[in-house]
Amino acid sequence: MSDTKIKNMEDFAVVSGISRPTVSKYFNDPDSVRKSTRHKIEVALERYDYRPNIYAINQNRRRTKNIGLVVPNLTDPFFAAIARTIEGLIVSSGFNPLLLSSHGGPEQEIANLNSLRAIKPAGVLLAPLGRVSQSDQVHEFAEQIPTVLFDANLDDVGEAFFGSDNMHSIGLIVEYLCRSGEAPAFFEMEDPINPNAYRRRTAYQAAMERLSFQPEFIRVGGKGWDFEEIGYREGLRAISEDRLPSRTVLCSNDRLAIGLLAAAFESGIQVGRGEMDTLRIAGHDDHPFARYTCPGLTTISQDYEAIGARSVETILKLIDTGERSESREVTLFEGRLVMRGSA
Amino acid sequence: MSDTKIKNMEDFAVVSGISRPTVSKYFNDPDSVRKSTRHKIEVALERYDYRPNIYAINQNRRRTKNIGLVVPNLTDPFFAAIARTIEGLIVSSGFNPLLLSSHGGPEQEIANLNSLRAIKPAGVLLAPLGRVSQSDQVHEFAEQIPTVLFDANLDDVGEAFFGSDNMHSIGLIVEYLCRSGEAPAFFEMEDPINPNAYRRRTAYQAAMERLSFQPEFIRVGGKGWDFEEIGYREGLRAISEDRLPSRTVLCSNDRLAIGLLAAAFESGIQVGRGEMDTLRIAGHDDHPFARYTCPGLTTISQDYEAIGARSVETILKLIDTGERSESREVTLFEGRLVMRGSA
DNA sequence: AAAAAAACTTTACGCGTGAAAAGTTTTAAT
DNA sequence: ATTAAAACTTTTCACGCGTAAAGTTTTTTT
Repeated sequence: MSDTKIKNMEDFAVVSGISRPTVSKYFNDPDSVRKSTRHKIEVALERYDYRPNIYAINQNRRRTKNIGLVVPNLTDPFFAAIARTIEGLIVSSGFNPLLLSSHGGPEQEIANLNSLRAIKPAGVLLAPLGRVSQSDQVHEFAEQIPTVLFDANLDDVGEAFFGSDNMHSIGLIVEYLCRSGEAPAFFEMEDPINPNAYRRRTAYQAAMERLSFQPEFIRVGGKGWDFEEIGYREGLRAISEDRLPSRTVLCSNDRLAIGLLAAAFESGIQVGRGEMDTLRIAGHDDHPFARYTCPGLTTISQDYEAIGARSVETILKLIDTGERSESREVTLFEGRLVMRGSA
Repeated sequence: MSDTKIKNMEDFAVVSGISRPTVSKYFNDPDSVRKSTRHKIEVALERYDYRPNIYAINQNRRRTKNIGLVVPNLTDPFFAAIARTIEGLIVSSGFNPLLLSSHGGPEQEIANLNSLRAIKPAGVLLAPLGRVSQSDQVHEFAEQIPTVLFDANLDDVGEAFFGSDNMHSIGLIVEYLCRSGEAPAFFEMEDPINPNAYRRRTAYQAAMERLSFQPEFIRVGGKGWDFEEIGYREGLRAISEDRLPSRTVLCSNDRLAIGLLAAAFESGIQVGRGEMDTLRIAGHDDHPFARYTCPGLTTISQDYEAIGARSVETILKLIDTGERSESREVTLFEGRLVMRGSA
């Protein structure tokens, strides 16, 4: 590493013996210059520590190389895992991911979109909060910047949506539970935040009716995103008040199920599908911790690799063509039944 | 909102009836202009949708308003929670947090630091991977950009370090376990990645000797960051091979303990401190999920609010004064014993 | 070897802001 | 009312790059 200070691209062009515009071309696409030129630049790069100034680049570029990635809550390992997958895909496409978490709050969600606006991203992948999202503002954002939704849908917002086929997956697990024992009751929040929760409610009802069972709901109170706590607290109460209509319970999501499992354990109820067990509990999502509950949680694994891949693919296409999609694509991926000890 | 298109600060200055440099001053510090001027600008801001171009701003500013925040692994809810706390503190200080996860990989850690370098942050808060960190490169980074370490220390890297007092907290829980039953064996990875793991090992040994007990180690193999999996797999093995030297086990961290709990459950071992229970398991960190294990995990809660607050405070002071600290400050915060059902 | 195409160089301008200097107006202090 | 200080305006330059046009060299094709 030489001592000569390289302040800018001009300086660097001098020491590499190439004109600055050509150096600029190289940094935008190394394959766009002659092999011998590329070599000269790369030799210089090893001797001198130079990298183009991001701010100067983006000020002049028509489109930046940034892609925003907004998830509702990074504290939830499920979203942390999805985010990580998507980040990887964005990087390997030569773009720069910017990860933001809405921390469960609609104001933060809008604040995140505003931060992104300032960064002028090429596109945005957004998993919205859902029902509490300030839909009109999100919609306005998506009008300005190419946006693809995933995980939770908002009507008519963004160019496309990719998520899970709740109708299919809930059908799958309801059928399994009925087949392998008793028909499940549905454990859910009275007033769910997530649109998926509503779809799952409907899907449960449909599946039960298809199988000629009477749908039974255990609807519990509680606000916010602390689902484990709600599942635990309300689970304890439901158990002590003997409000479980069935000895098989399907939870609207794994985090509720994790709380309910803890409540059952504390109440001395043995969970599982064995002879000695008195309660079966199932969830939905295949949360990263679902395999370490006691017993392991029977659940539905969402195909978030596919959801992530298609989301990234779609936003890249939008960025590449520069067009908006003529029709809003909605694709739902099927989940997979994961059988563990709990049901 | 008027239709006049405001392209830049010049345009905006015109419609607000103020000169551009004064407008610039306003955006850098609204209190630095006369009240009447501020009012004029704010009236214009409501009529016209203008916000300064971030790239143009940062190109000219000596120091940007960005603070980098790098954590080893966002998939770990523990770090997700710390990150969220710190993010909030940064925002309320008028800075812009940039959250990056190293995903458990030293290459990614360096890549993150390089991305940050390009962004020219005012300062960086770094929770390094630890033993696998490419220490010299991290050191070089910290020489260039004000950096404060937290959670895991690297010798002589950065201006300060804030973390947990493992000696104290392990002493606390070892004493509790001894007092309330049997002396614990220490369940840990043979080859831990995290420097805290080494400190906890030493702390355990010291505490046991102080209390005149013979330290007993259960050292298990396994690579990587999938601690629950390692705790589960190796726990199953240790149990089946009857390699538990004591009926009280202190795990090096909660994630190992969560895995071990699952292994115990699957092996039909009843965990807890009751008469009927045959194994006590304790952890360290107070992982967000520790209260929902079955039974709830007895553990040490790290004071990460204090760690976060002091880290932010320190980096802000460094940024503000523009100086480097004369001596590297190392402050360890004491944890708190959290008693739950498992031990 | 000649012609055509590709790659490169030179020159010049633009992007939207920060910042400094010098002059002017407003506000606060005496 | 006078004076000083603070706040503002105007002017000018700087930042580090993208981009376009026109001319030159190198490589490829015929």
